[in-house]
Amino acid sequence: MSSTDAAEAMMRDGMWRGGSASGLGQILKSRGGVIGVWRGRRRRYRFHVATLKDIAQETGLGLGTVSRALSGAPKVSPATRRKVEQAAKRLGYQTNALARALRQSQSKAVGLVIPDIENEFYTSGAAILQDVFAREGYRLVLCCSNSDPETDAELLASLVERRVDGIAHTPCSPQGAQVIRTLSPTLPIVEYARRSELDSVDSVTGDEQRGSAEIVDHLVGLGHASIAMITGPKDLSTTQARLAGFDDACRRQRLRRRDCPRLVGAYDAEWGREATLRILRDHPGVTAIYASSSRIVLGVLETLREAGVSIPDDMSVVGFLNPRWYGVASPPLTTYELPLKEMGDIAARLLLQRIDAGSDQSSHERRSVRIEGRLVVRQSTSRPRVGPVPRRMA
Amino acid sequence: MSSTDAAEAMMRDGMWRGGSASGLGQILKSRGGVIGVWRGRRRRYRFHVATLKDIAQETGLGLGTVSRALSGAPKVSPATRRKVEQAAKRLGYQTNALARALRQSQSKAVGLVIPDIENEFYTSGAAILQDVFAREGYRLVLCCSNSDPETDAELLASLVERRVDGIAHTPCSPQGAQVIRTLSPTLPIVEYARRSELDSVDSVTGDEQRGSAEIVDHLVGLGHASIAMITGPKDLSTTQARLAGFDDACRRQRLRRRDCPRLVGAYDAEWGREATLRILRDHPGVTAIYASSSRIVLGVLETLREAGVSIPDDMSVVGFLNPRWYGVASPPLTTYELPLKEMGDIAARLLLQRIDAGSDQSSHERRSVRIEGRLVVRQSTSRPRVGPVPRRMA
DNA sequence: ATGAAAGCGCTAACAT
DNA sequence: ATGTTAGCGCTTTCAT
Repeated sequence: MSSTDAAEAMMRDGMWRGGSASGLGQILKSRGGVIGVWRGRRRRYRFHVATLKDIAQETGLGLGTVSRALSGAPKVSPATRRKVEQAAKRLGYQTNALARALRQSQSKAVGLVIPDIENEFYTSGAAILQDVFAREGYRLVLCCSNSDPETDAELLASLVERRVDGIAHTPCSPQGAQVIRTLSPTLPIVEYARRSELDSVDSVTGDEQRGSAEIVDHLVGLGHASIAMITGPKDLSTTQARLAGFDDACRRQRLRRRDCPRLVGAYDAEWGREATLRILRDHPGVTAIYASSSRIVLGVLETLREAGVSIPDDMSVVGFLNPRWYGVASPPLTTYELPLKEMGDIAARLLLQRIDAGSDQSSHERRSVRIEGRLVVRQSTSRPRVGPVPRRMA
Repeated sequence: MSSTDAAEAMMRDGMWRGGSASGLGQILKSRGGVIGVWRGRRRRYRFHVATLKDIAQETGLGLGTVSRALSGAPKVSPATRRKVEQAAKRLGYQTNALARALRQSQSKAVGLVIPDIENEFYTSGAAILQDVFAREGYRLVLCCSNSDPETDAELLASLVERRVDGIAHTPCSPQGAQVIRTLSPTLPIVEYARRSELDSVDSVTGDEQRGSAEIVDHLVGLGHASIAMITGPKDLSTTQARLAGFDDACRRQRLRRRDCPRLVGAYDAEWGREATLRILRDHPGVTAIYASSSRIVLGVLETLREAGVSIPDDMSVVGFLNPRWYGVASPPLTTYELPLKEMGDIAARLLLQRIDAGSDQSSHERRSVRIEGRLVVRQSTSRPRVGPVPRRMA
């Protein structure tokens, strides 16, 4: 049975099969008749959605008056306003946000593109962004690029096509939102967590360089002299900052370069596993692992457990960020925590300011906010064991 | 400096201060002149965004032809098509999805409303939904209700206003999407993870009743006779299913009702903490805790740790779902795992089918899919300790 | 194969 | 205070 046939059958029978009887009855009554109508020549059956025109006819008022009454404009008599509101409710009127956005050239929507929807780094920020924007009357369109630059570009483009009023973006390549900057040089953009090469966008990042350094200092303070760092793609700003902090601190602490291997790969658990295996195999002298992402740390912990390496006795482990489960991990993890909520909040405000400023982008330069975190010391780090480390490979 | 002033300054100077010089230059060249224009009387400065009309003028073709060429319609000569495509690229044309949606009465967007953006139960599903829909040309608008029915209703309404083609919903009250069903009786809706009272929507849920039962059976098999269950709001379908499964299994296993307290509260870590304290205080005989949410389980683990109760020696703990960190928790957690990816995939397909079916909703009845999970046994459960349990309250 | 024109639902002049 | 009208940018007849 095709769509058209079904619709025709419905019209004939004058009833709706399998629908929600109560809701339907209500609307039927409100319109005082059959609500199914044929729309033009498309022969496409649709329930009639009430429009301003319907309200205008129903109340005998003009289109403009109805529009003003509903949008709370000043010059409407109280009586008229009430009449319009009642009619609107009776007809089940819902603003068509598409038409409004088209007309007003602003959609009251902002886009958010993040690389990983299952990572608290981004979801924490997303949660706050949504809160802030909701309060200002904006809707958040959340998209996930899965760390794929191509998907990232597509998502950004589709947001531009949907005419969002601004974009919060966690770039997954150094180019960032370059693709859309060409098309839309003034669209407000703020980068959250990571920065791209784009110089026409604001950004909010953690002080990851300092975080890395604090981690190294902490470990050296405990007596470690051979620390391995596992991190993600080299071209990301976060990775670079973390590596820089690590290198600086190692140099400052006079650790030998080859005692402190850096394993550059991806921000996921699989790379954490792989890198840990390599450390155990190729760098037997390493006594501490700094896993610079909560996803990497999962792989590290799993692999050390499988290899029978005990933490922190045989190997100290430090994570990054501070998802709540770190506190109940085996053992609870030492880490560098960033105030994600605050970062999200700032990002939202920066973006809102740009949006409110309209096209007056020239009045302020790029703003880059860097937020400090703090070292959280738990049980996954301790003095290195003296003497040979017993290891049993899986 | 107001927006208008800045715009005027820009017009005078003929330059853009602080913008991306390269991108701008490109567009400037492509338009053969200044791209900033005054739009009507609004006195609102905007960069001109290329429209079909611009392409029509540029190519000397008609509006309709340009539209057809760009949308890959059949009756366009290859030469024309090429000409149009080149002009489009030159002008940096981007479809206005708002206008298209308004005209076509379909937005190629679907909404997703979940109660908690930091819970893998929903983000896993969201990730899959996005993938499936992206493949079909739909954009996902993700919203988070923070488990607040009022916010939930607002978000749903705003999605209707934005004229999404369908909605995937995890209700946070028994009413579910009732609010919008009244206004829009045929809008395709699928419920993910939880079900509401609405009988006009499809749903995909886990077999939570069975999960609860398997957990109880597992614990009884180990020798436990006093099991506490901590769960969320009573009126949610998931809670009810989990409670029913728990009760059934307890009865079947001939456990005494009062040995198996059920603590009904919220699906968050704070309730997990509070409930655990109550169990330790009010139910000293309990030897196993079933925490029916991964957020609750965090509070349970934290509190037991603080109270010096060792797992599983003093207390067995069972979680729900299977986030990856369960495997590296202290100790690794026994749990009932659901195939979230599969559930999300099915939800997406159900919704797509409804959308494709158009208004032909009468042809199929409500479809409720329930997916089985599996018990994953790890180290957090063991035989109960015989004799008195040593406990030290924090 | 292409052009002209109507109109999706709304807002914002402008006229009354 | 209210009515009328002209579009926002697009698709889709209908005519050529």
